[in-house]
Amino acid sequence: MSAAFSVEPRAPATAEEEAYRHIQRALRVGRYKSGERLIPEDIAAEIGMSRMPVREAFRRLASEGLVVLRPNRGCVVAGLTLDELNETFEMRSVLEGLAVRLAMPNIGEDEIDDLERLLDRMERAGQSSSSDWVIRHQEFHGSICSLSQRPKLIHQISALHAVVEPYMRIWFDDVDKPLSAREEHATVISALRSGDARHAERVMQDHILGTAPLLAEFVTPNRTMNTGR
Amino acid sequence: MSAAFSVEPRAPATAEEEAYRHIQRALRVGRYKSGERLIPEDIAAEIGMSRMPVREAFRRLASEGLVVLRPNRGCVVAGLTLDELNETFEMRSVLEGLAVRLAMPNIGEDEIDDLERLLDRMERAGQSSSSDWVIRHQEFHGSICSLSQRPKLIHQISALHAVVEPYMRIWFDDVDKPLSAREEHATVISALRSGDARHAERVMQDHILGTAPLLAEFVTPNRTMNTGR
DNA sequence: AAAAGTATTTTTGTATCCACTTATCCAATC
DNA sequence: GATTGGATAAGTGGATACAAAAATACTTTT
Repeated sequence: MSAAFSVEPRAPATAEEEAYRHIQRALRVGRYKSGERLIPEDIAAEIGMSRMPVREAFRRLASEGLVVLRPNRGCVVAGLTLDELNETFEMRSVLEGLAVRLAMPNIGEDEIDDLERLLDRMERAGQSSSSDWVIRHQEFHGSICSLSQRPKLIHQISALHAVVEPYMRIWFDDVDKPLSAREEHATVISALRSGDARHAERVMQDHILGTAPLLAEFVTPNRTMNTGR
Repeated sequence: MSAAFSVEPRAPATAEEEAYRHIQRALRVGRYKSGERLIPEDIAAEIGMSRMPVREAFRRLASEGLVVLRPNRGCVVAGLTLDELNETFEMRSVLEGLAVRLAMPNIGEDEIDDLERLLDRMERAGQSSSSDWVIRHQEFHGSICSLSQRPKLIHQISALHAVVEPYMRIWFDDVDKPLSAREEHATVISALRSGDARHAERVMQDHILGTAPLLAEFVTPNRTMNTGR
């Protein structure tokens, strides 16, 4: 498999970086639940550092929308209202659509093969845990995005994905149907095969917008605890 | 004029917030130039606080792409390579296109009138300083975006705008032609008048993508000092 | 017994301090 | 004269200390 898409597994250069990754991972596997308060001192003790780098990590996570920070009131894990969930998918749809369109010139047989392998891997992961499935799912989407060769775009999309990941996990746990998911993503691949960039863009947009309603039921209706409490 | 679009002028609740705004404003008016190193101690002294809140403000600015932070090497004002400039406009084009599409249902005669007033204001500001023009220009675009009623989308677009503002300022200073700019934006307004959301989306996309080449000459070619030095 | 006010504890925000990394400058060497 | 090496200065990252704010528990009052 070509190493087009890889997340750098470098060791953290600073404590802040370590704290950032630690919390990010914890959020990813669902260790912290939406609305939960994150106490800097506890996390610092967990990793073996002082509160300070953790605070700074909070800031970064906050501007990515993963946590909410209010003055003198600490840090809580962000939750999405229904409106915010939809908004996130709207943004992802146009950004990933763009990514697909720009990626098209860089997509050949090899890349399609890679994606099909990722699709298999995603399905296999779905057998074991929803957490694994979601991670593979992100890998699939991320792999397409990375073919666009647009670092900022890739980063932005991945940040948006991270925000909705918890809900995808819950959804996957609840309805456990990798079936429809596989077909959906196969559609995307065949759109890539067509070679028509605008067509593929539209298919990706539709695919993403189609996902939002599925998660709607797992989100707090509206105007509640989106900022924590 | 309807107060659909307003930047909250609240007093900063924390020192970090104050530092953030201070630096953001300084970047906006071009007080710090691209590639320049920001020394936390100096800025802290300027505002009358310690380095710590300034450091935290750096993190926020970094994740918005306004500065670059490297371990043990401090904070430098971000500059864009040509690729990054184009990428930023690509992202803005689809996001602002989305904003326009979603805003359409909320646009009536009153809103159009407001926008025309803003267009006038923008032109008048163009007479005095490029800095004022750029700010009014952002106000115009921001006003349209805010009609979409999508907070996260609005914030994201405004962050992308902030990154290219310095180059728009330089461009405006160099070629000083509010003429073409006015026509361009009038086109956007008439697209809004059409009531066709998809059409308006496309017009906005084209308007934004058309801007990128104008700024290309003011950007460091490629692969140079995008991270500082 | 409920409500309001008060005291206590917890937690946050900021300043200061120390260790370590990076940059600068100067001299010695080729 | 240019280059390398090393001393010195400057700056960064992180920990601790302290003050202010918020949350909590506890009275007191009605």
